[in-house]
Amino acid sequence: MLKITKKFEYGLIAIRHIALMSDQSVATAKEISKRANISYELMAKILQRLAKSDIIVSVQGVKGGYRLLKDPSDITLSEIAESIEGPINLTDCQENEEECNCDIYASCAIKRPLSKIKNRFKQIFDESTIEEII
Amino acid sequence: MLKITKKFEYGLIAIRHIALMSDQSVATAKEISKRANISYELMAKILQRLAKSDIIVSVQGVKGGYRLLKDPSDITLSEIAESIEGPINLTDCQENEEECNCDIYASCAIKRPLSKIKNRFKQIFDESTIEEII
DNA sequence: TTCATATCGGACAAAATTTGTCGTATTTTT
DNA sequence: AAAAATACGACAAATTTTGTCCGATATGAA
Repeated sequence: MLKITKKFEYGLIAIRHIALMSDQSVATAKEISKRANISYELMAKILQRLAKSDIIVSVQGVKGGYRLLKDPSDITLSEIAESIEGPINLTDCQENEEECNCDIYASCAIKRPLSKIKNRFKQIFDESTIEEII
Repeated sequence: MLKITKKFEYGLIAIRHIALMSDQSVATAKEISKRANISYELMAKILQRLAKSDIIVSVQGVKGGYRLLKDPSDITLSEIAESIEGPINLTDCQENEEECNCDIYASCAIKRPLSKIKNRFKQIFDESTIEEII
């Protein structure tokens, strides 16, 4: 209930690690995973997602790795979460109307107010940046 | 990620159902579960939890059932959530320090800011009442 | 040009959590 | 005594999350 996932948490740890490096250097997935004591494969996958969302930039090949694309104060928890987990929703049917189980009585009556709450949650995530966790 | 559980959703539906009844009558678990198209056993268990937390009152025996203990505007989403799911936390170690996995680098560095966010989330739940979903 | 070290990405396996079921006991009205 | 209701723990099924494996691609250096 309202838990963040470990992948998201690992994502935060990774971005924090990258943010704390000296400006022009890159951090490798191997290095980050070792430091954080998280399996290389898992960390690598998370970094790939973050790179795809233009939160970090990847440099391939030997001497490659990742570095930030923008200032920590411009990276919100929202974009990190959506990069790693997809859209934030309190229920399945909030974005995904097809899966809406409206044969359940009052389900929709309840989801409208929940949608407002989701927006407020999201706003909090929008307003929180990586800078705050460094 | 940040999803509410179905049990919580069912709880809201149940309380809404009870709240919409005429004042002195009780609603049975059977009746609510049938109306909501949710299994009787599951709905019964949820109602028992809510009763234990003094959100609703149970009346045993034939002609028994459940009714609200307080005004809908006094029943917050927080108390419903905590009744059904236990304490609200974004991570396992936020309340439960024993399970804190601080061998993971930066885990704590990240959890402190997350704790603030949790408090803001909780505040939103504290401020939202059942009245808003009727 | 070959090798070592990176990222990339999908498919799959394992673990954890959530959801749902079952059985039995207790309470109370008729 | 019977019927209809709540009470509650143990367990099973389903879903989601977490983690692994495999092969592919890219790039710098020997």
